[in-house]
Amino acid sequence: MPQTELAVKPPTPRERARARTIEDIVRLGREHLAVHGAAALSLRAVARDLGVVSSAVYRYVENREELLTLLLIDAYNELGDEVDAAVATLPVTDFAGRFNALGSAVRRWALREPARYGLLFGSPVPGYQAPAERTTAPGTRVIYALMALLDGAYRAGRLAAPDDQAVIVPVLSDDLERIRSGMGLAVPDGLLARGALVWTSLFGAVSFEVFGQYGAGTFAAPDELFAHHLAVLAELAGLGQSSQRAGRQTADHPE
Amino acid sequence: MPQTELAVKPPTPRERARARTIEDIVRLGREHLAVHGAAALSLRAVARDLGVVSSAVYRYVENREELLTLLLIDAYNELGDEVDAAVATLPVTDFAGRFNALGSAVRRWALREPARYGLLFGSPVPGYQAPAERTTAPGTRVIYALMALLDGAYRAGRLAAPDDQAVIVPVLSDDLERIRSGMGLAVPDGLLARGALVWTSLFGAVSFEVFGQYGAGTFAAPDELFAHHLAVLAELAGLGQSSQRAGRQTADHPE
DNA sequence: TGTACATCAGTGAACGCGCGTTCACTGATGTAC
DNA sequence: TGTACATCAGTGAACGCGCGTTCACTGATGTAC
Repeated sequence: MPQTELAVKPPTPRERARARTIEDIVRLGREHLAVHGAAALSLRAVARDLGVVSSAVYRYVENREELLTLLLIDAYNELGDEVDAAVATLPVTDFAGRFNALGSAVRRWALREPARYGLLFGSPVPGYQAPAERTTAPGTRVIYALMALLDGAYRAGRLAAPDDQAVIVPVLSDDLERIRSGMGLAVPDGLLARGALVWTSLFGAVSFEVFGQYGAGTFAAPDELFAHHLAVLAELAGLGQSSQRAGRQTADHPE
Repeated sequence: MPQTELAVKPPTPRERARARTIEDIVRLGREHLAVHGAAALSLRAVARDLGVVSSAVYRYVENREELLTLLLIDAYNELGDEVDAAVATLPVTDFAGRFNALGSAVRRWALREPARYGLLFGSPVPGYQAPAERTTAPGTRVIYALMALLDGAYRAGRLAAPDDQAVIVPVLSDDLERIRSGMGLAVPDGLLARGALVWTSLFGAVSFEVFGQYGAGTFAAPDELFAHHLAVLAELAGLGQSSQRAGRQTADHPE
């Protein structure tokens, strides 16, 4: 009984202050991350920025690991929110448009937040293991969004399964079946496997750009390069321009 | 005159000892990197492993930055050597086979040397900027090998240029032209741009696997997943099985 | 409404650690005459 | 072949720094009667 009362009660001033302080810690951790990288993230530095003695932070965060976990979840959710928002600006049936929006949103966020992107998709932080039970849900939002998109297109009859049987051996098919039922999808093996490739390829292209793998000055027009890559990846997943886009219809030149 | 004599003379015992010590330092740095990650690489730790007082290392290496640079070059070259060796096991005209060997060699090295792979292709080490004049040559070996392969196939008339004109806008075309002439290639824009995508996609797939982005247990058969990805990427670059492989000829099902 | 007690935020000192880098030095190894 | 000098590898102490984490503590804020 008092339990339900407590659950209904609005937060006390103390509780609100506490929540705000935790928010501040995460925000300051974010900034620190952006400047010095994940490996150099330090509770003492956050405490300094917060204007408080170092030991005080331990009232809010168990240890350095937990702050990293909070920042990981925070970043995954911000990325997920922006991707979802970008996708939602287009009609449900504009699958190619939505795919383009998804990829562009990932890249835009990554370029704006390179250090946080690096925390999520770069080399693992040495000595830190993310707790799966807290990070899996936020960490899978992008691949869920991508697969939902492909699945929707497939169910709408807008995607033809590619002829990849030759390279989908039984053990791989088992993996794909497990994923398909786990995610509640309908797409056949070929499309699912290609979806995974499109996913990793998208992040591969973004990582190379964010991490500076293209030499300085190699690409003066990175936006246009990425647009090309996205278009080719859409085609790879079966979301070709010709079948999806309202605009100019380019003739096929088979061979 | 004495200069040429010096250049011809075999190394003195002191010079040999010095060279060996530097090799030892790089080797120990490599091991330290593998265990603790690039951000935690420490000259003091290397000195300890070397059995020498910390300041002694400064006789061989200017500072921590330079050791990182040595390790970067060392890793790029080991990767490049293994890729070249793997490619060279197959006949020059087996383009699809060579592509497969290249991709598999990258993945094999990355899985065997995850920390060094992370140094090359993961998040940048905070506060460290690689000196382009020393790292560019070793750092571009894989993309050179890949492009040489595609270029060879194209020159042999085994690759058809894709119909990507719609997404290759003039500024992108300018970039591609600069790259083409810089690398001495003949491949047209469409193939070159796709080659870049294949390159980033290959590393995207490898990075996700090495960095643990696939959740634990998602793929029980990662080898087969990667084989599928490589096959699809080969097709993307125009090196489709049907036109390249001696084996089974799968019929195309357009739409 | 007022008092006694519990809870909580934040302090300050401390522990023990590792780091990069400099510097004057001791010996051993090489070189020139 | 032998001696005087230069070069180099390695030492040990030191500087100044930052880190994570613990612990006993002081006050302020809340809660129960």
